[in-house]
Amino acid sequence: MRLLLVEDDLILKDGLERAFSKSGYAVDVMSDGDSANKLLTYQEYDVIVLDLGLPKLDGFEVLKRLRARGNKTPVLILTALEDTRNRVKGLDLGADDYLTKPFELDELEARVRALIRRGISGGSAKITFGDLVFDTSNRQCLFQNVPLSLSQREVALMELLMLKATKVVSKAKILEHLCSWDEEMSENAVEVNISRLRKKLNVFGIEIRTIRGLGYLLASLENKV
Amino acid sequence: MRLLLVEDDLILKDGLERAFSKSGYAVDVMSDGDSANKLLTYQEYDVIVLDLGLPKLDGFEVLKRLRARGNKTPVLILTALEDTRNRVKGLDLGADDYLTKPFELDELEARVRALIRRGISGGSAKITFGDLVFDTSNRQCLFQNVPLSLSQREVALMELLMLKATKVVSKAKILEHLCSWDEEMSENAVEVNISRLRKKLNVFGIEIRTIRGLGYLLASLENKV
DNA sequence: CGATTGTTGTCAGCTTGATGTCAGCTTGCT
DNA sequence: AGCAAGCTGACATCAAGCTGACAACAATCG
Repeated sequence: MRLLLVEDDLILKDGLERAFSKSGYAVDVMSDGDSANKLLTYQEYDVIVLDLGLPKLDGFEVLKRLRARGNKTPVLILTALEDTRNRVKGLDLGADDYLTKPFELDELEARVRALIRRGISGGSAKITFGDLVFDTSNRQCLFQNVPLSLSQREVALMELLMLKATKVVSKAKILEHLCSWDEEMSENAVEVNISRLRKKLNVFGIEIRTIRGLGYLLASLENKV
Repeated sequence: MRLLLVEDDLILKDGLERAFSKSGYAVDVMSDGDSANKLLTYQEYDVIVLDLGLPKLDGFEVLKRLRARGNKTPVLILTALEDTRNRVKGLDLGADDYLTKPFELDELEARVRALIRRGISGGSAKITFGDLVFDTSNRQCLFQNVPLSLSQREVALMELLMLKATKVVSKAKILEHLCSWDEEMSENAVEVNISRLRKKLNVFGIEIRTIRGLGYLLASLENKV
């Protein structure tokens, strides 16, 4: 699997390159938008991991040009910007998934894997859990193909729970996933959000189980643990 | 489905060829007007995607000669020229639809699909959504065959919403679709236009649903989410 | 040419929905 | 029982979105 990493931060760049190489990807690295853009006019990849804040030509522009050329290679964008605007703009321009910094390596790898699966199968990037499907490309959660009406926060929570399905997710981790650097949130806020999500999911027989002192995990009602 | 792509830009050509092949079309590619013209004298296609700026013989001429021979194959023209002049000229010469570069692959594919449907049914290029029909050749929107009286802006909005039917269309994307290079528009203007269009559509039981923070999507009232 | 009509962007004030905080309650562990 | 962890209804706040009113402009008609 051939992966292009476009990232200007030296440390992140090295770390990711090493990690992906270790996982068996053939990794090429570019550290500015212009070179990446040029490279992409003649070199094919299975997946592209693209930082948005880049020197010379920003990530948006690289993505825009790639798609204008009709290139469908799955692209995951990395962004330091938390707000929805950039996320939406990126997905509009044809990104298939995104991840907000700081993120965890595990998570990035899982999503890259999902994108590659998607590339082969032709569908969009999805995480599934029983009858639940989380479509990362439009950030929608479906139950038996019916879209659930969830708020942004609830979607973010679902995403995390499904990504780690059947594993315990701590409140601290949830806080980290929902808040960026500047925002602050109490643990109680997590409880409240869990409560709200739980209410919506119970209707469909999906349970968010509480592991006292540790966190939460996703389970379906039949599936007793 | 057999598709002829006439395009001289190397990158775009490759990208489109790959994309259409992937979608199951039998794609032939010509990169100049003269060869395309000759090929078309003996080879039949279901649909032709034709760039206007071509070496040797421009797209207008290829189209003109094709129609002069009495060939009715649906033709979608691609043009880099923003102004209406060429679009109109193309449609006058017998093109069935057009797309201005840069365009999105999704959009091109949707329109090609529409053209093919039209080719089979013998009508003109249409996008349908339930009882709604959008006729791209005269830019009219019909509900159960009754034309809706919509302003230009509303038509443009309908076109976009129907093209992406049941998918969320962001305000940013709408802005981009409604405004050309020089114009500027506020997000509120989009809201106002949505509001006006919504009012007209509600009468027919068609709903423009708001997805808070993300955008809008077209749905019919029965189709609960 | 002036009047009428229709289109469309802007604005302001309002409505709606999302989301954090809090308080008081429930649960489960020892 | 007693305590800490967790739950949840109620409320407050804020941002997103809606829409009536208006103004600027263009097209049409007498």
